[in-house]
Amino acid sequence: MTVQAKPRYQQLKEEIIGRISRGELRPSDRVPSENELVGLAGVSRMTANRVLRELNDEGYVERVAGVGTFVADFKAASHVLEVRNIADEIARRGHRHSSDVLRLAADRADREVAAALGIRARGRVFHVLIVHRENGAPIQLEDRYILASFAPDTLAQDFQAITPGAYLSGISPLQEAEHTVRASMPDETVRESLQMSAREPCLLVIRRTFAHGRAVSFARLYHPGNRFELTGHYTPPGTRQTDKGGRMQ
Amino acid sequence: MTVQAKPRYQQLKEEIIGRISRGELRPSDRVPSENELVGLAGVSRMTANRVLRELNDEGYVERVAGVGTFVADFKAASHVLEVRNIADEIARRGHRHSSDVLRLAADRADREVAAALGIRARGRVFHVLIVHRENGAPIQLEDRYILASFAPDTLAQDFQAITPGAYLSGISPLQEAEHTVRASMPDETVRESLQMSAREPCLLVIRRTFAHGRAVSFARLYHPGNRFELTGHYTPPGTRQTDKGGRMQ
DNA sequence: TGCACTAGCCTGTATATACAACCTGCCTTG
DNA sequence: CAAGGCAGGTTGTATATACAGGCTAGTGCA
Repeated sequence: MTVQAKPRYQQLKEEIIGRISRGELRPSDRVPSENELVGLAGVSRMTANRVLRELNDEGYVERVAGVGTFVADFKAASHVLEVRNIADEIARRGHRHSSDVLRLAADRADREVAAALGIRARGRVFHVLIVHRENGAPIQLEDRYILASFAPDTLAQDFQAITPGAYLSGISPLQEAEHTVRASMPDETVRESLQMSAREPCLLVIRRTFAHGRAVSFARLYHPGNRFELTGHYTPPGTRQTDKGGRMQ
Repeated sequence: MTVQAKPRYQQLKEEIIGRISRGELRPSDRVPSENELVGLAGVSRMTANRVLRELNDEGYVERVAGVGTFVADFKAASHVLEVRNIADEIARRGHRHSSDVLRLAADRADREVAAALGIRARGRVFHVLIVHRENGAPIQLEDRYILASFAPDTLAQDFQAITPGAYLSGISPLQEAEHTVRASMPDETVRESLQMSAREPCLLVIRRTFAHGRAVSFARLYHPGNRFELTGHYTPPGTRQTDKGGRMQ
């Protein structure tokens, strides 16, 4: 119940966001300037600055030096889907994750892998092939190539204890990633590994991860269409996911 | 070439992010406090505060009042996929978007739609069925239900000129959304609408959009598996997408 | 009429200062 | 020995002030 007064700058932000949300302020409309907020709300200019600066950082408004602050146009908001680490995803559902490492070996990049990793064909890579299970049922076939020079200790890892993705981000945090999602019919190998019935399609996620601007890993993640789905939530710009006040459980 | 000095707070942020990226500072390590930065970097405490506060907002560090500032652990970074408005996506590729409105009518919600929209069965909705084409080839079948009370003018819209999604976000900006992506085999109707061959799977995106905390629209978006893919980029926390310095084109 | 300049507002950054609230660890006291 | 309290460091917020730089409109001059 803590009726603790919210900080002034937060109140002002919410008031302005509220006006935008209710349509009272529409895209490209002018928002009060810092000095106007000083007069209107009785705060100092630094506080008004923080209000408008954060609204700008969070994408609600756009600021032009010398001109003013204006409501941003929410350009057909691209909504967002999160692609989680498979083990975490399963744990989050309260289920049990297990996996079989089908292959873990040094290898040479074929043309496709070399192109994806930005190296010459027949460059040194490690190849990992893992079936991930949720409560025993196969749910993902991970077919991954790792740049050998980036993670030379790959062959010594226990990929039942730590997923390749987690291992890689342990080597270098702040990785970037690129994803492609497709629906496709599995070939025979994939179908058997995932114990899929005939005529059942795959959800295929292709992922490249980058560290320090270089591609370091390329993975094809096959999922059985009837046992797997990606889900995601999109909330407007700077919605801070704090613990207090979870939305819409 | 503008050798314009970057602002001091920005330099300090980048220096700290660099240390994290290079692994010199690891998760849960202590970051210099505001007062320490005052001494080390020769800035005022307000500037040091801005540095650490923004690093916190962007997820690089966590701050605990009375204790200190610590490098955040990047919990198996959930990577991100953007689900764009189909017309924008096509335009972005420099292609031509066209569409056929197969149905636009008032309707009653069936059980599934009512549950998705949080209304009683047989509640008033509008039903829109549209085939979207890219350079003439069908690429998405949009099967959408809209809460009648939220958008009473739906039947008067020209959905060849403006997509339903854009129309809805025009009524109320700052919408939230929930997505599910699956691979599935299309039924006969879908297959014919999208001119798909037999045995070709669909990428199915199910989307609910919310305004002011209420579900206002429910859509099933069917895409032919061999002509469509979702792509996405993930960059670490607060990477501001400014125009200058596009990354890795 | 047309051009140059300037006044005035705006954002962006930076400093110095102040007070509240929080947490830890040490020290005092019972 | 244990419990309580206090000191000092840390974050969080807020103010007053200052100067640089961008943009616009209007003034005044040629």
